[in-house]
Amino acid sequence: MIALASSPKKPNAREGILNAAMRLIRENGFGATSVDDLCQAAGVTKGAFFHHFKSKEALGVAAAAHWTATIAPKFARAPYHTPADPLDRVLAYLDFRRGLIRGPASEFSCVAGTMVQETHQSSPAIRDACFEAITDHAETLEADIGEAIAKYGVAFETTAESLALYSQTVLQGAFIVAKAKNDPQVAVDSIDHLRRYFEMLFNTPNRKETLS
Amino acid sequence: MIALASSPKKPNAREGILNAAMRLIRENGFGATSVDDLCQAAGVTKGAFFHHFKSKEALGVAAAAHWTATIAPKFARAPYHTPADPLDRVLAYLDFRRGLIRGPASEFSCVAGTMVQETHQSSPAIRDACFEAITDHAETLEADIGEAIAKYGVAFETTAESLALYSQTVLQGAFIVAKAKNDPQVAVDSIDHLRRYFEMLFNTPNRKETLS
DNA sequence: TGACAAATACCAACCGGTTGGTATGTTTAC
DNA sequence: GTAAACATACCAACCGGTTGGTATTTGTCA
Repeated sequence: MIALASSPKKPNAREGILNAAMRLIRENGFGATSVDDLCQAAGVTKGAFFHHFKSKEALGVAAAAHWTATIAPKFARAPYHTPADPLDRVLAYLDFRRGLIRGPASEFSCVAGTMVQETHQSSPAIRDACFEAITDHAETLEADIGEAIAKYGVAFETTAESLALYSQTVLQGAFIVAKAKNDPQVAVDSIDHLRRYFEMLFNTPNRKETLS
Repeated sequence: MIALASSPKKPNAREGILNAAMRLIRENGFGATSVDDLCQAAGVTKGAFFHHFKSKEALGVAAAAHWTATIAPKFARAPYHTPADPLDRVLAYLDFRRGLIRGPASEFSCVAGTMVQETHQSSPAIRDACFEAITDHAETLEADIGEAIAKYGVAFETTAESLALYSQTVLQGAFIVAKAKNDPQVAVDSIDHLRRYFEMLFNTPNRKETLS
């Protein structure tokens, strides 16, 4: 039998550890997630863990990459790409993010943002991996924002790159405040403010605003 | 001799531990800061630590309150309160925050925002203390924002409370992204975006915009 | 004012449990 | 057969927290 190219359904230890890491890091943070915790959650032993990751730090780096690999297809397949107008696509992205804010913060917050706060001093490797995860996702927004700037113009001097990263900044802050208040609604409010910023930023005399 | 009322210059162990906590938590996070680390930085022994704080969690709660007590007077004395116009005071606050963004992230980021991300699940007490620290500071903005709304009106349905908390949301997100990129400039950029949002939000036909 | 007891502040040594990590196997797949 | 994928057993260092004890301050009353 011909081997399936990158067979997707082999529940090996490495995948299991990475999936456990994404969950546990979002729930408890990187430092509070021990190697033993990860092994127990993944149903493997420590020997397996250190066979696949040379250190806990290496697991952190891999977890950031795995986070990107996990969410990127979900956003690529999401329906917010369908509008013909680029500004509509940007606003639809924000509406899509808004719709994801439900339940406990550990289910809608960002692994990279959570992890980088604890490790930005102690581990440059994890820090860089987290920044790449954040910027990789921001870059998926840049084209639409750039087209919107080209089409409508913008009231101030800025760039698509800056606006894309700013949208992630607001989301990261929204996750923190939602955790602090223990209430996802404040994150929704923040996304609404960000949406209004985008609406006002572009010179759209012939468009009618869609949010109060 | 008459005793001085609440003599301010007695370098007791408790103050020393709290000051060390503010520094170390911002540098390394709450979980990565051990009680031994705190004791060494404060020059006291563990016995002294657990005499003043019944647990490490209690220290975390006290650190959040100490953080508020430390920065509140600095903001109260800051010069951004002087403009006669309320919107000018709000924008001056953002300029003031912008000016604080210098050097390593551990010197301009927020103890409460850093701490709450690690502890929001494991310690409701610390989580609530951090949320109070954030909202206490946000409330110092509410009056000015409210006056600006009353004076100029606002293009959308929102409240001074929501806008004040949103400003803190953006700041918290800016700190995270600055840590991830290891570059304070992205935090400055985010504050600029937030400033433009405030400028555009208010109907100020007789004002000339002051940024770009 | 001074004696004195009580409370407070602080210390060195120690405790059981957990940490990330390793050394040495055994099983599985090609 | 052999190399990768796991498991078992173990370690030194460190974790938050406790112990029994000593200095220092403070309140009280003669």
